[in-house]
Parts: sequence; structure tokens; C-alpha cells
Amino acid sequence: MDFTFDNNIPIYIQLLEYLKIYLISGVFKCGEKLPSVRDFANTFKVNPNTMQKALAELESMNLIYTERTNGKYVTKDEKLIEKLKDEYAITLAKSYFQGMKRIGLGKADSIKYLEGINE
Amino acid sequence: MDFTFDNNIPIYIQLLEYLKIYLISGVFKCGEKLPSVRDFANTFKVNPNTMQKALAELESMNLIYTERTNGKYVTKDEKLIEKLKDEYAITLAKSYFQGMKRIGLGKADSIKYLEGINE
DNA sequence: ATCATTGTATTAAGCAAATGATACAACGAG
DNA sequence: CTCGTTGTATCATTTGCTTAATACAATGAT
Repeated sequence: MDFTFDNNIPIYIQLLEYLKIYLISGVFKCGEKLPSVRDFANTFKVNPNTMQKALAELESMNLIYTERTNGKYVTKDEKLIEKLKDEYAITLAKSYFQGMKRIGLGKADSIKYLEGINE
Repeated sequence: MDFTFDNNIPIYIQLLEYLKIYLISGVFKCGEKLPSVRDFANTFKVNPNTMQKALAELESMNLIYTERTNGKYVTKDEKLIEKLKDEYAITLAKSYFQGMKRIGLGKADSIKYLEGINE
């Protein structure tokens, strides 16, 4: 797997996005042990410090927790993950509407427009 | 009008977005003279150098052109503006689909999902 | 001719992100 | 006990973005 980063956005923010999607889509399930910081950093080809920063943010949202000297785990709170998924989808939908609105298209038109777009 | 900037993205990139939307939505029409770099900078409350950087990018895309010592103008090529609008909408639509796909939703579901979201 | 305005260029400074290189404490396995 | 792995912290360095303060040539208006 190769991960691409947008130079215009801090890498740790983009890592956070990748990680959130892993949690939402179940790549890492509730209660499951995560790879070590160093392994993660190796996977994403980033510096361990940068990886740590992203994981620290995840932890500050209670999406993961740490057992010191042992490793990091996904939260056991399934509702939190569910909530994360809901918020992710809503944010995505709203920003689509907002973007279309900026160029003069309302809700109905914006939905209709999608029909003609390849997934 | 107050303009808000996301700290995680370079300001000149965000200015570029604002300007593109102005061109797409017709705030500044084809062939029309633009405010001076200094006026623009004042409007957006940024440094003239940063404003200049954004405008230079716009010019490199041929969306505006410069008459030295006189001012900058929107391109007279209406097709370019039309193309910009199309690309903007397509990008928006595709990134919506991509985002939803990442959490396991296909095209049909993604479109249906929008019905329940407030614009 | 003079002056204000135009785009453009330069220089210095500050700041945050990212990397690289270390270091240390704590725990489990051998 | 010893060793490897864990998370965590620190330091220096580089790079790019942003601001600030100027400066200059060219044009139009007065």
C-alpha cells in the first residue's frame, strides 16, 4: 500500500484522517491492539514523531487508549465509533452541499448532479 | 465581509479558492478589471505578498491576465471559466463519492444519504 | 512635469511542521 | 537477570508560509 500526502496539509492531520477511516470501516476493531508507533510510522513512511502526534490526537478524542509499555488499543466503546462514522458522513455531505451552493446550486440540483458522475 | 482561514492550509491556497469561486459565480466577470493587489490584500486582511502569490497562481492558469502598471483583468475566454466551473463541480462530486466509499457506501447509497441532510 | 497608483521584487524576521537522532522508564519473554 | 519492545520526551535542523518594510519602473490623471 502506498500512501499519498497532500503537501498543502500537515501530514499528521492526514494521518489522523487515515486512522479515523480505519476505525470507521473496521480495519481495526473495538478493543483491538494497534501496531506500535514505530510500525505505524514505517507503514506510512513518516517520522515516528509525526506518527505519535497523530496517535496522540486520536487518543485525545478517546478513540484509542494506551497501556504504557504495552501498546495502544482501539476504544471498547462501540457507540463512539458509530458516532465517528455518523459525523464523518454528515461532514462529507454538508461540505458537498456547501461547495455546490458557492457556485449557485441548491440541494435538489446538487443531488441530481451526482447521477451523472461516475463513482 | 469577514473571511475565515483554516490554519491547516496555506492562506494563499485558500485565497485561490475564494478567487476561483468569484470567477465561477460571476462576482468578477470575463474581461472585468480586478481590484488592485493592495486592495485585495486589504479586503482579505492578508499581506500583499501573500495576495500576490495567490493572484500569480491564478494568472499561471490563464484565468486572469495582467496589464502592467494598469491592473489585472479576468480572462476574456468564457470557455475557460466554464471549464473551471465544470471541474470544480466534478471534483466536489468525486471527492464526496470517494469519501463515502472509504466507509463502505456506494453511489446509490451515497445519493440516497443526501436526502436526509439539511443543505 | 508631478503625483498617485499599478505590478513586481527583495530582504529580514518569525513561526510551525517535519525529520533525524537520541534517550529513558516500564513491562514481558526468554 | 537480560534483552527487546513498548510509549514518550528532547534537541537540533531544515523547509515553507507569512508578515513587514521597502524599493522601483511604468502608466494615467492633474
